[in-house]
Amino acid sequence: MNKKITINDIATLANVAKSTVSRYLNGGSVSVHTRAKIDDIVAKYNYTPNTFAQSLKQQTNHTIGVIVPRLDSIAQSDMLRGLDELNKDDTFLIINVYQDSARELAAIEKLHSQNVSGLIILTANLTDDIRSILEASELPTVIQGQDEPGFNRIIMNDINAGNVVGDYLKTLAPRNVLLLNVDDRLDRAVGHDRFVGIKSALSDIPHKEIITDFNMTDAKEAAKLAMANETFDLVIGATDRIVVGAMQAAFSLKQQPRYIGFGQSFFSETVSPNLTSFEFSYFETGKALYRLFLKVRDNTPAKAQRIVIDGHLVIRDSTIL
Amino acid sequence: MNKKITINDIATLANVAKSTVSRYLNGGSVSVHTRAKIDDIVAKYNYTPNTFAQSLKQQTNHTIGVIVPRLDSIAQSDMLRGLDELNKDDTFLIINVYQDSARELAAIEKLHSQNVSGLIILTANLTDDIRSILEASELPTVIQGQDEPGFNRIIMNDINAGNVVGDYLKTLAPRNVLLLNVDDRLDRAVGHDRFVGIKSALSDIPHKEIITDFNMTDAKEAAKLAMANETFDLVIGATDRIVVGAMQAAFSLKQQPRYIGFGQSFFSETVSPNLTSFEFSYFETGKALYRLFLKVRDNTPAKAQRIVIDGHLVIRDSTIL
DNA sequence: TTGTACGCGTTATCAC
DNA sequence: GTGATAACGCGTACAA
Repeated sequence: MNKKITINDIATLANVAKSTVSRYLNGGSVSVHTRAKIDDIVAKYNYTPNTFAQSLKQQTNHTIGVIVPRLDSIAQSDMLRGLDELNKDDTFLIINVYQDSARELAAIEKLHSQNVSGLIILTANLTDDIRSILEASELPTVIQGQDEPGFNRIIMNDINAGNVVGDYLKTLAPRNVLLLNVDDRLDRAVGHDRFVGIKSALSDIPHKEIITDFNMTDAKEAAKLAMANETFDLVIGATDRIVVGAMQAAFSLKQQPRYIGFGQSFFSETVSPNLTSFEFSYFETGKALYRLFLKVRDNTPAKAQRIVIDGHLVIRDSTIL
Repeated sequence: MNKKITINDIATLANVAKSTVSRYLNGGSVSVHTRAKIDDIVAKYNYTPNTFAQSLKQQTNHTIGVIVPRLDSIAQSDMLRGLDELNKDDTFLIINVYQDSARELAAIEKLHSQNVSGLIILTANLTDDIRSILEASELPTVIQGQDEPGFNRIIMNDINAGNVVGDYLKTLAPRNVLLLNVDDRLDRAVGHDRFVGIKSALSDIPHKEIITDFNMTDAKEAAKLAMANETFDLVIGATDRIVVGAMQAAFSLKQQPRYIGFGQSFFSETVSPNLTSFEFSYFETGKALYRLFLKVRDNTPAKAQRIVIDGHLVIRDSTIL
């Protein structure tokens, strides 16, 4: 490694002009003779270009800012894995904003000032501030998770998910169903879309809906409260995390309802019984995100792109025991 | 945002030389009058410096490369959170190497060529290649998890962890114990250190040790095999993940042993029963890593630093029901 | 206090 | 095919 060698040093060592070296490096025409000389030197001194200088000259670097609401989630890390999978030339600058919109705003500004060449925002939950700063910037931007008109976006087909789960739950012939949902103003895709089909399937089945949040502990408390007064034989949670909270509650109350969850296929197989869950491939979603980003960056399509990802129901022990 | 404004533009607008603007920006002495003028312009055009040019000039950026073996783990994301917590001026370039040492090597080289100003390697499992490239480079480097002489490192006190668990398990008076361990050549801290105290506590208690790996599915199969032939009333796994695999195995065999796990406090509360586990604060470890990194970068201590992190046993349902 | 001139490493333009 | 030379945006001696 030693000290970094520059294009100038190479030029001196090879007795040529630095512009010749530059051409050599960028695939321009160079005589066989000088090519050989430079070949040697580059190999010997292990030359790597100075990326700052390149970026300064080219007015762009190949860095994409990735904003993620949390890192301790399989959904998120699977999407990141999907991004990685297809990536060749870009560097991802991953920033965890801890589900805090103030931090998210700050992160976007910081990424701006670092001249990233684009933005990918996972599980976006845009505030007005963020929306306007994104609209003001000309950075190629792709968001995931929320159906924001005017933005290039990839969303999950939560409507369909709810329909599929709705159809399935009817075959279970439950007598009393507990729905653990989240506030749809916080997350419309989850809180609203995901439950349309379910509620319609429950039209003549007794059920109760409780609004909680994405936190497992809160979900556990909410479920415990509901279950203490009433017995349910089927629990449907807006996310697997919420369902796991409910399982804890049921466990402590010595109840054994059936369960259906959504999304993070991770929990599904770590809990006992394994969880029936409607799953999305976040890995594929990550790949799709990167593809869409490239399209947006390289072709700058006139109108905002919108891609919908489908999922499927995986039936496990929690509904068949 | 519009187009980026430069120090030159400001100079022209304010009718001063760009060096004056530069001084203004870097806290040099500027007359009240010009200061006011520049103030206005900066505010109006929302100037932010071009980081490439700065880095090119200063020959260093404030970017720290962080190499993480996997992202879908609470331990890792907690450490990242710890790093974030103390950070003010630095940017972390997080690279997931998917527990693949070839990828890890490539990542280190890439970070090098991007002129990062330092390296933090989480849960390091250094191969010879990696060790030598790190030693050859002069980058300030801090590693975590493995007690590599010659490297600045933060390690977990696994010896103590094993002793504490050893003492505790004696109070449980088990009749037959299953140890699910990993190959100590793969991870000495876990496979060896963590089990010293346990094995000594088991000297006159019947027990069986099985070597599996960090993967939950493999652990499940290994446990199932062992449990099919023999009944255990206590299972100790090298990690929580492994223990969860064993819980699945036991569940399918309708057995209910007690369980003790290590480390990732995440699982502990998502499984039923909640898991007794020896826990380390990875969040604090992350903070300590950053502190150590700063020390190494700014003071370049002559000898490699070594910091040991302690943990504690958290007793939950899995050993008291 | 302010301005001039140059260098950081790279790429691009244009003569030769 | 090659080599000066000028830029990219910033910081900083040095001179005024």
